[in-house]
Amino acid sequence: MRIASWNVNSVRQRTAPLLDYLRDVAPDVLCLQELKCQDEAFPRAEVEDAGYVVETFGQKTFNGVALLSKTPLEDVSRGLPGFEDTHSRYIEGVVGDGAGGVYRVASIYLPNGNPPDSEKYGYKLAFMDALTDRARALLALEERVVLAGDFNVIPAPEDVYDPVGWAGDALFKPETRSKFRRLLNLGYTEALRAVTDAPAVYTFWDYQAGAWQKNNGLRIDHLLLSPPAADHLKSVEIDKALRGREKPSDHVPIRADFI
DNA sequence: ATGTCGCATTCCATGCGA
Repeated sequence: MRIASWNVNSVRQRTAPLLDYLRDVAPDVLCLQELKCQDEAFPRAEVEDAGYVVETFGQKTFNGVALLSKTPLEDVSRGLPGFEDTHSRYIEGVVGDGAGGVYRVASIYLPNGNPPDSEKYGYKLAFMDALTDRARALLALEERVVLAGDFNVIPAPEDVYDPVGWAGDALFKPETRSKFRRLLNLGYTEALRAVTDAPAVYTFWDYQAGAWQKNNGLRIDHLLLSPPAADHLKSVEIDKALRGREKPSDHVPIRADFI
């Protein structure tokens, strides 16, 4: 079972790379973030022709998340329960792995939160609280849960090229990291950190200032696994090469294989 | 290098979000 997550930074601008990814990597489930379009504008026919079912939660201009799956998605829900939100940032569904295993997968686009002295930061923290509540409720189901997405959280200094320079940023502030740890401490495993301690493993490089060429990256896209999911984890990969192709997203996919 | 994208509108220039 292969589950991947990718912030595509406009699905309409990234349709060709998306179809290439579905063909070449063939994830069973792909979580998308930053669709930047309404549901009607999603390239549904192309993705369905590639062999996937599609559940979108789009929004004009900004945000927007989706679940793509080779097998039917069930129990699909949009938005975080109990959290009044005008943004499309959370979609959840359930899929089988064809061998008796069942995975509950969420595609999450957590708010950026900058600048940290604005109301945007408060919104980020409130979203993290609501996500933590949802994550706690999901643990009680004792299912294989995968919380996947662009968390806009740099978990630790080794996950950013310049931790001193980023100390006050909404992605790295102590309050942000503390809330992220609180989420993990419910009992979730960060998939990448379950397989490697390597520093400077990044999933995002800004378009500006030659960040990619200088490897000035951040690790902000994550897969969080409930204990039943972690028990089945086999491997984790970051598809870094996509950042070097033509017209790339500023994020690359992260994916995990489960036994 | 105030360095790039993608979106939208006041639409070929600018503001916003990231």
